[in-house]
Amino acid sequence: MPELPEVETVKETLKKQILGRKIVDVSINYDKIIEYPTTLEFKKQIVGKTIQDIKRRGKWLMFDLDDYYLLSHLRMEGKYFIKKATDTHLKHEHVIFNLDDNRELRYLDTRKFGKMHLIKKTEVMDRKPLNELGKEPWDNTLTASYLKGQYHSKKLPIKTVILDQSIIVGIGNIYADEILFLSKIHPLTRACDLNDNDLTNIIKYTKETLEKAIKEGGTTIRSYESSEGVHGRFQQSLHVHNQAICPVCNLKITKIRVGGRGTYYCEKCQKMV
DNA sequence: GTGACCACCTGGCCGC
DNA sequence: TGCGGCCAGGTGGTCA
Repeated sequence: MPELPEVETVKETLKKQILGRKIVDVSINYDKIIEYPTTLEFKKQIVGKTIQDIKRRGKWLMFDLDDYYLLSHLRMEGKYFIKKATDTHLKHEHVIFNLDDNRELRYLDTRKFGKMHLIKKTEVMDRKPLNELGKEPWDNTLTASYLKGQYHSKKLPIKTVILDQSIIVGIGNIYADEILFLSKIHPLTRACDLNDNDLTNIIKYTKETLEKAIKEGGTTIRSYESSEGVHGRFQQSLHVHNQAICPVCNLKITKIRVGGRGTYYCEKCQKMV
């Protein structure tokens, strides 16, 4: 499932291929992908726009389209492909952007969870979804004292809280397990019980884990691949998520459910506070 | 404000 | 082989 490193990989891949291209038409085969505005308005506004740049904010892709941003969240299984207009259409291609060079940017999403917003640049930072996002992992203001302030009232397990995108963006289920393993924190520890050292470690290993994952093209657990069909290599670096044996102590990895999410941890290496 | 739960979706996997 | 049921999980909405 795409998390921050996967979105970063998709962004960089797309930038190499479609910057400067104009959108001459768009086909929407599944209306519910378009969260805002209406499908009709979306089509009306996006046709004729040029892809000036592609950015990322958390897990959102931001297509810079002249005076608008197209925000795209891949959710569980969203993927982008660049195809020739004559190429066969695949099942689950829900949004197809026709470009001015006879190619198409196709959004494919098996489970239809992905969302798109088309928002004026002048409004994009003041409205959902971007105005609800927390700090990027590499933000200098992401400090232990910031996390302390955010976590002090959170009695939920850290595994649940670390996934909260309004505090730190970009961490999904896979990387949450990895970050907590490296930080030696039990996933059921209440967020409010973490000390300064724990918070410092969370920040440190969030950066390290995501940086390494970006370098390796993301993680392919089940269904994620980049727009060029390239599978990420980071799954080879996973310590606990979906693993059987702890790489540190060789004990069996435990799997539990925390907040409804499959959670992997080592009972020996990750102690409750 | 907080926390628990559910819906959205489809395909893979497992047991029968 | 075919069928039914469970599971995967990011996010938003609802309710207590």
